[in-house]
Amino acid sequence: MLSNSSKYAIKAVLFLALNSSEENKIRVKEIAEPINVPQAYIAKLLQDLSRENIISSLRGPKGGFYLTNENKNNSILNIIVVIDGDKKLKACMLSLDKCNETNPCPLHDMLNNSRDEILKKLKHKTIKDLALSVKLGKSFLPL
Amino acid sequence: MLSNSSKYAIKAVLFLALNSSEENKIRVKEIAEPINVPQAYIAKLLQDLSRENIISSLRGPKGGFYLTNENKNNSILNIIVVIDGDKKLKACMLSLDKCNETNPCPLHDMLNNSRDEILKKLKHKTIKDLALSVKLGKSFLPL
DNA sequence: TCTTAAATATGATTTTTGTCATATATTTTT
DNA sequence: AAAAATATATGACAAAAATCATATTTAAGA
Repeated sequence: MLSNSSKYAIKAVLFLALNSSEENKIRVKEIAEPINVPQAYIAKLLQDLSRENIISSLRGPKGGFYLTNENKNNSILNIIVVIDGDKKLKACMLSLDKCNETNPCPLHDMLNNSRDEILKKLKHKTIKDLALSVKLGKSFLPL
Repeated sequence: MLSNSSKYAIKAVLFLALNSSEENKIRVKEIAEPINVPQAYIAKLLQDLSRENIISSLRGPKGGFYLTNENKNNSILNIIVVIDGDKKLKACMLSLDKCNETNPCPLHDMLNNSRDEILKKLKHKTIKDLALSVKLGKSFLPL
C-alpha cells in the first residue's frame, strides 16, 4: 500500500512539522537520525518533496529544510503521490483494469468501502492535523 | 498492501473455485491464460499454495490443480499469508515497531480502524464466499 | 513395463525498489 | 571576493520482487 519511501517521507515531513519553521531550518543530518532513516536516502526524498513544493528548503550555510504554513496545509496523500505516484493507491485491489464501481471484482466488492475510507482520510488530513494530534497527546512519536 | 504475487494467487484460487472440482482438475496452462498471469510464474505460486494445503493437486496425466470443499473454506487471508508472509499485513502503517494500540503513531491513530476492518474481512471471507458472490451476480470477473 | 503428461524443485535472469556516493550549485560569512 | 556550509543533481550499487527456464518426480494409460 505504502512504499518504504513514502513512509520515510511522511516521517520526515512530520518531523519538520513539529520541529522546523521558516526561522528554524533543519539540516538533513539533523533529520535522518531521529527518524531512523539513512541520511543519503532521506536527502533524496526531501529533494523530491522540495521540488514539488511539499516542503521548503534553502541552500548554503544557515540553510536546511522547513515547512511554511502553506506547506503544512498539504494532505498526507500529496506526500504519497509525490513519492509513489498515484497509480498504486487508485488501483483496484486485484489490479484489474476492468474493475470499477458498477462492475466490481470480488475483492473490490468486499473491501472497497474500507479502502475508500482510508483514501478519503489521507486526502483530507493535513500535515498540520497530524502534528496537532501529536501535540495534543492523541498520538505519539518517536519515529 | 498486497504484493503482485498475492493478487495473482487470489485470482488463481478464485478461478479454481469457479471452474475446478475433484473430478475436474485444471492444468497450469489452462489457468494462466484466463487470469492473465505468465504460466511459469503462476505455476510457482500454485505450488506454494499446494504445499500449504490451500489448494490440491495431482501429478501426471489427468493431473492438475483443484479445490476440495475443505480447500474452499480457507480464508482469503490464508492465501495472502502463504504468499507474502504475515508481517506486512500486521505491521503499523509507518512500520514503527514501537507503535501499538495504546501508543499509536499519527498514521496509526488515523487509519487503523479502516485497516482492521479490511483485515477482519480478509480473515472471515472464504474462497467459497467469494465464488458465491460471483455466482449470485454480486461481483464480476474476468480476472 | 514403457511412454507420456502433468506437477515439483531449484535456481537463473530481469526489473523494481531501496541505498549510497560524488560532483555541482547556491547562499552566508568573513 | 573567497571560503565554507548547505541543498541539488546524477548516477552507481545492492537487495528484493517478479519473471522465466530446466531438470526431476509422479501418475495414467498403452
